[in-house]
Amino acid sequence: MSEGYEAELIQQRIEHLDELTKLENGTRYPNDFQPSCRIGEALAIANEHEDIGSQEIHVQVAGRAISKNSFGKAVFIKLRDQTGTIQAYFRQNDLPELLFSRLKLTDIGDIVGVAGTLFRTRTGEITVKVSDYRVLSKSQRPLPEKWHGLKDQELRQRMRYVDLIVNEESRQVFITRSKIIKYIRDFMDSRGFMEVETPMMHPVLGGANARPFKTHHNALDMSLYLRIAPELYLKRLVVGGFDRVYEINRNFRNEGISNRHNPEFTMIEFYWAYATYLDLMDLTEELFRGLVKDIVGAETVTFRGHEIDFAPSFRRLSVLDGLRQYAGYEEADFNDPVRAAEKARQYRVPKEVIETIQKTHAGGNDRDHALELAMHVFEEVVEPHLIQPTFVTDFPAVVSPLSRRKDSDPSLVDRFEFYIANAEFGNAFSELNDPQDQAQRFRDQLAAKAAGDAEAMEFDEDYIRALEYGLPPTAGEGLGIDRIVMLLTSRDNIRDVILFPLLRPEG
RNA sequence: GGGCCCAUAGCUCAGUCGGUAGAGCAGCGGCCUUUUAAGCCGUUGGCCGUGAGUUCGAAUCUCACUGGGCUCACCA
Repeated sequence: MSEGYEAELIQQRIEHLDELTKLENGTRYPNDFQPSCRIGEALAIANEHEDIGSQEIHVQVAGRAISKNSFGKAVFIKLRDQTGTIQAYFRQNDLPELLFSRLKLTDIGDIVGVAGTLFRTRTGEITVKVSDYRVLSKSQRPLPEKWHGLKDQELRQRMRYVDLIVNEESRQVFITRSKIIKYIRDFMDSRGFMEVETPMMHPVLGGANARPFKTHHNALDMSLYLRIAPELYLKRLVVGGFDRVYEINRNFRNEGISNRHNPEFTMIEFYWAYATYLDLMDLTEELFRGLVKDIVGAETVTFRGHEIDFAPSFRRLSVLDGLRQYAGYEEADFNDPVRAAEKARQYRVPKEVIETIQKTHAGGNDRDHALELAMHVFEEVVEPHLIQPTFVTDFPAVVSPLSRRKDSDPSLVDRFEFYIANAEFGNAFSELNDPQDQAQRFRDQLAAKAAGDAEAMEFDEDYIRALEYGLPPTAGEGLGIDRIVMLLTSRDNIRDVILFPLLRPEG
């Protein structure tokens, strides 16, 4: 692996470890050091006292030595743990020789423990004046440069542990990610939702339109899919009486990788009985407004070059109105497959897509046919206009196999997708709870699959059986957590907000 | 998967017209007892991503491969 100069640097550090081991009577990598507090607490204690220097406040802290500044007879090192960074000051005249020997054998990157009293340096920095010191864990590999850090995108992702050590911004992103998820959990919990976990391995494909990963269970000799969505299981739970549930977990989709897509990604899905998609719009608005305020402390966020403003009521735009407004659709374009196909061609929907749809709907319902074509135009023409938070509502039923039909127009459904800066952040609808209609929609999915739609769902018999026991009127929503983290940390690449994004294997 | 771009020391980067490579940081040896990217002096460190080709001669030009970035497509 490592040859040449890097190997030499590693060898040096290993030699330091060997010498340290001798000083410690043969103990390598000791584990008996007990900090009295974490670094953040030590800093807080110091901040509570005006004149800490005269107080003789003793602390014992451990962390990674991230810098070393030697003057010969005075040495400063900076230690960092999860909660903060603190400086330690060694004064040779005040210390036994053993301690200073340990210090000389300390390399930047080592995990060390210090004991001493708190004081402030001339420039006011909180510092531990060291009275005892040990190296706890040797860093055998040299760290990247202190000033520029690790910039190489590939190395940052492959060796996230190094990225987190040397790049503070990266550390902050993941601290923020954790806060966001906690905020969302608290938000759901406070509204009476219960967190649940449903299977990640599914025998039947469903809950979304996507290509799956396939796997196999040996003992049962059974084919399984990594789930593309938890939806059908969560609704089974609503049938079972858990009428407000949510799950925050991974989904897996066997599709392309881009700056907005990782094959495994985190979603929250939640189901709320006796509510409709209109209630979900209000809830979503409340959630995002609160999140933005809590996480960035403002009402606006800069994302993908746009100033996104969460203060005003979020825009609501129906699919059909969007097409009327941005693509000049007239009523006939929503009903006549020939005119709809003409529109699709005009707005550069790929030929193969149009043909697959035509094949699926041959001899079928004209309006469904036209509306499915129209959806592709929507993506092409309307989506680029969706910068500020927008609910796109009232999707065609034909592209919404799990959504409840609109009472006013059964060819459409009570559904919305939530857009910010041209990207989809969420998908929600009033749930279809009529088992006969659901069975028909599954059959339509099978027909689409037969016609060449690789992302169509399978027929889930058990789910139909669950619906036959009675699903209360329910509304459900899924939100992409990774994208929310991107939004609130102003990152353009999803890989910057996923600790270990999928990469090709090394070498 | 398509298009464009990138790969030089442990890290961050230079490298002109094709003439076998340089800086800063880190490391090592000195000086320095409150530094803040400490400073000063000295110094180690390279199969220039891999493999072919063109050429008297390749980090540099060409092709292929590998990995990555951006972008388009598919999607959330």
